[in-house]
Amino acid sequence: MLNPPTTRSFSNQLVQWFQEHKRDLPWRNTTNPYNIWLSEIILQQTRVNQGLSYYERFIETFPTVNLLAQADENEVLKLWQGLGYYSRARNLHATAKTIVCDYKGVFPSTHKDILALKGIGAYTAAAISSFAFNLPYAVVDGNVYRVLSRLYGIDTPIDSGSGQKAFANLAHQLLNKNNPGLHNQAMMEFGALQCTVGQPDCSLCPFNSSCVAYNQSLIHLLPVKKQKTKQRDRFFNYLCILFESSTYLQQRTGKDIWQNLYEFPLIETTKAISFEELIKTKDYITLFSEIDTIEIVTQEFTTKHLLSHQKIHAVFYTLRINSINKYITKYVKTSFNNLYNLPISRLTEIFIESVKIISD
DNA sequence: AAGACGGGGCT
DNA sequence: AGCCCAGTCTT
Repeated sequence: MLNPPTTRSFSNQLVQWFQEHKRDLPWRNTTNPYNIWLSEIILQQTRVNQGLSYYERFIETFPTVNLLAQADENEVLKLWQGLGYYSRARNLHATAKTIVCDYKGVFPSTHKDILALKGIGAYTAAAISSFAFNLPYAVVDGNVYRVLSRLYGIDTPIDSGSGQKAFANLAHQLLNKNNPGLHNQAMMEFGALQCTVGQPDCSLCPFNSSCVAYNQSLIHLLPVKKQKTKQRDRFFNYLCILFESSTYLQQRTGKDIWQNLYEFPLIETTKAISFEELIKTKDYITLFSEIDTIEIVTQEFTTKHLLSHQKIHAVFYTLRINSINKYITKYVKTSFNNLYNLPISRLTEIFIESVKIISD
């Protein structure tokens, strides 16, 4: 395998590459664990360019963990709106409260305590430990899998238990224990900028002479991943109900997508149906019982919304009613203006944007 | 070990 | 259409 001189020289070269090529990112100019934690949660499964403005807004709105802990969850989710994987925002808020209550507002400084926090797994615990406290824990994220699998020609699937163990061991072996934070950042930046997923320019790579994948033309075959994600079709029929100057919303609960976000009353069906079929469904009949007049205000709005595991076929009907009943009043009554203060999914946001265009 | 969980960018 | 992204949690 590897001998120590090789590993140290690798880290030195890597860090040198980093100093020459690194991007100037706001969370790199601090060792404040709160800022680093926030950036790491935002960047989970998220590209730097997509997360950057969210980081700026969160730090501006909640400069300290105390302020974040005091916030209403709706406010946190609203700020997170559009970023996806909303459990990150819910866990972020819950962990802020934990830090205030259990740690008196001081971010825990041991790897064990950090790892125990909600929303923090092996990767994020290593990142915070090394970046904020310079503890010797090697990060293993998508970048690291890619860099190491190519450099050493490892074809063990990265989404298998044995693969994760092997890459974690290798990453730890390579880690420069004297400066783990710098080493870890260099590793990830190298994966993000040089050893890229697509067409990396290996002629510029400082490690091309010793890279197994490059020398055996395996770059595009590594890393290996076993499972493929398959999509499921879902059919959402939304009812945007207008009564006087209000509309009605519900907060999603239960173990499904968009937990705790708001949306219009929803009738989910097992296949695509027309409006004529929708008004015959039990849910629709119940919802509008004892309502005299139901007027279709706009043409229906139809769109497909893609998530990693679901393809949502969505139809929005905008309806004006002339009276109210006990079923509709169970929903959250809101003005269209206040709607902008509630956290909503990207799908609902797209519909609202289309309404704005129509009414303009 | 396998699924679920978002949204956007790139090929 | 398929894959990936500074992953984590649940089953």
